[in-house]
Parts: sequence; structure tokens; C-alpha cells
Amino acid sequence: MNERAKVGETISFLLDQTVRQSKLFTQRQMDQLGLNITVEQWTLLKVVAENGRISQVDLSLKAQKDTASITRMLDLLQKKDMVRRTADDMDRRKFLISLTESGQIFFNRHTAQMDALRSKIVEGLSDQELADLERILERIRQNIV
Amino acid sequence: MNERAKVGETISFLLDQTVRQSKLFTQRQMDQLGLNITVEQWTLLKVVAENGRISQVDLSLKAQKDTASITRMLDLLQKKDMVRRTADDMDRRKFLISLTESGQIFFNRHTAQMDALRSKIVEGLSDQELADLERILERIRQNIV
DNA sequence: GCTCATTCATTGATAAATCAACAATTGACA
DNA sequence: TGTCAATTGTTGATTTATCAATGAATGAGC
Repeated sequence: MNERAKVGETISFLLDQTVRQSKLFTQRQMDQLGLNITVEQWTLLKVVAENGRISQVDLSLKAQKDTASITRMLDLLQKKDMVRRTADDMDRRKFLISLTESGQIFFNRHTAQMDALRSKIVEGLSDQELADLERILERIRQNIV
Repeated sequence: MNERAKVGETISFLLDQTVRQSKLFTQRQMDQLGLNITVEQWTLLKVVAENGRISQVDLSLKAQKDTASITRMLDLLQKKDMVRRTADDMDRRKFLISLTESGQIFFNRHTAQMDALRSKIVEGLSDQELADLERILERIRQNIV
């Protein structure tokens, strides 16, 4: 391994750029489709759709985001009438987050498009390559615990 | 390919998390070492070190960042007396960016540590796996042009 | 039953990313 | 030479991430 690699040659740089540009690509496609939400907001919406009536801490675990980020993203999604916060009778510190009716409709209406975008990003990669990628990323994640 | 994968199972999510957590890991190590700059600022510093006397547009190309981000990051690095902006005699729209003396000293002093951190992230990956990773990321980048 | 540590959600400060709009220059070309 | 489009850097608005600190509520242990 070359310890004196230029910035543009390092794996971290490549990883970072790839992720950022994928997100940018997805965002622009979403804007063109007129979705009017961000990539991150879609991800959060999807987690809520998959887990309905979930607390913000659990949401932060599933989405792997800081609870502070979750709070602010939920504020925005709530303004767009996509999600609601319901007080938890069992634990008054908590809110249970769920999709609103229009949030559910929005999610259903755009899931296929979003899946297609996601597929486009890994287009042309074989199952073997995808498996390799997952394994490598897993290893990296172990390295930084 | 499963079109109905949960968020946590998608490649985009894995990529995103890996990059974010690598950055977080690196930042915390840097904080412990007392570097007092951010991961992104180090990257920019490194690009300047590699390209001395470079314009902000060229810097934005090398670092693959928006010129707006470059402007603000340079403001911060300038406050820390790491870089300077010198007026370009040939083109009065431009500044030429270079390391200050203390910026150069700082960069020299910490390069080995930063290289070590970078190595730690890909520890245990074979040359073959690194090559695979680069190829796969390259393919993804082609997909989103 | 009380106390005290923990948990949950929020807020503030700071950094970085994106887009859009802008002023000052530059340079192409009619 | 004069005009006009393009380039360079900056700023503003918005979103997301990080950490630290906070108030309210919970629950474990005495």
C-alpha cells in the first residue's frame, strides 16, 4: 500500500466521492420527478413505513442517525404532512412516529421510482461483485469499531 | 436483486453508513491527537500541499467539492493560519492558495499519523479486495454520470 | 416511598453540502 | 474597440451531521 498516495488516489476519497455523487444523482432525479423531499427524508420515510409506530430512538438506530438529526428531519417531514408524532401512553418521554395518510400515499406512489433509481446506481454489477462489496464494507465497519 | 429490500439491506445505505462512520472514526482519532481541524479540512490541506499555488476553482476540481464549500473551508483554514490567499497578477478574479509556514509544519508533523489512520480503515483487506473495491466504485460512478 | 442514574427528545453551536444569485473580471468576436 | 457571454469567488438559504447541554420522565436499589 502506498502511504504517500495523493488525495485522489485514496480509498477513503473514492468512497466519499462515490457516496456523495450517488446521493446528488438521486436527489436530482427526485427533483425532476417533483418529489419535493430530500434523499435522506425518503430514507427516513421508508424506515417509518417499514416499522410504523416507532420511537425516535429506535428510528435513530434503524436509520443509523443521531437523535438530533432525527428530530430535525421529523420536523420537516411533519411540516410536509408525511409523518405524525403520537404521544406514547406507556412512556411519556416518547413519541411514536407513523406515516400520515398522505405520507403513506406518497410513499406508495413513489416506491417503484425510488427502487429504480437505487437499481440504476448498481447497474451492471454482478451478484458476485455486490456480494464482494458488501463483504468489504462490512470489514471496513469492523475496522473502525 | 430484491427490489423490496429494507433500508438496512440496500447497498446505498451500507455505503453511506460506512463512509459516515469512517469519517466519524477518523475525526475522533484526530480530536484525540489534538489536531484541532476537521477531516475535510485535512483533505483540503493535503490537496493544497500537493498542488501549491492553486486557484479555488482548480482546488474544487481536485477535491471534488463545490466552490462555495471551498470558499468557506478556506476561510476556516485561513483563520487557523494554515493557508493563505495570494492575489493572482495574471487574473484579478483569482486567488492562488498555498500553505503558510505553520500550515506546512502542521501538515508535515501529522502526515504519518493521518496515513496510519487511513491504513487502519482498510486493514485486513487484501490487495485483490482493494482492487475489487476500486473497480466497483468506478463502475458506480459511471452509472450516475 | 425516595433518591439518583438513565433514557428520551429537544435545542444551540459549528461544519459541510447543495443550489441560486451576484459583482468583478476576463476574453471572444463582431 | 465595444459588447456580451463566461469565469471566479462570495454570499444567502436550506439541509444534514456532530457534540454538548438541557428538562422531563422513568426505573433501579435502598
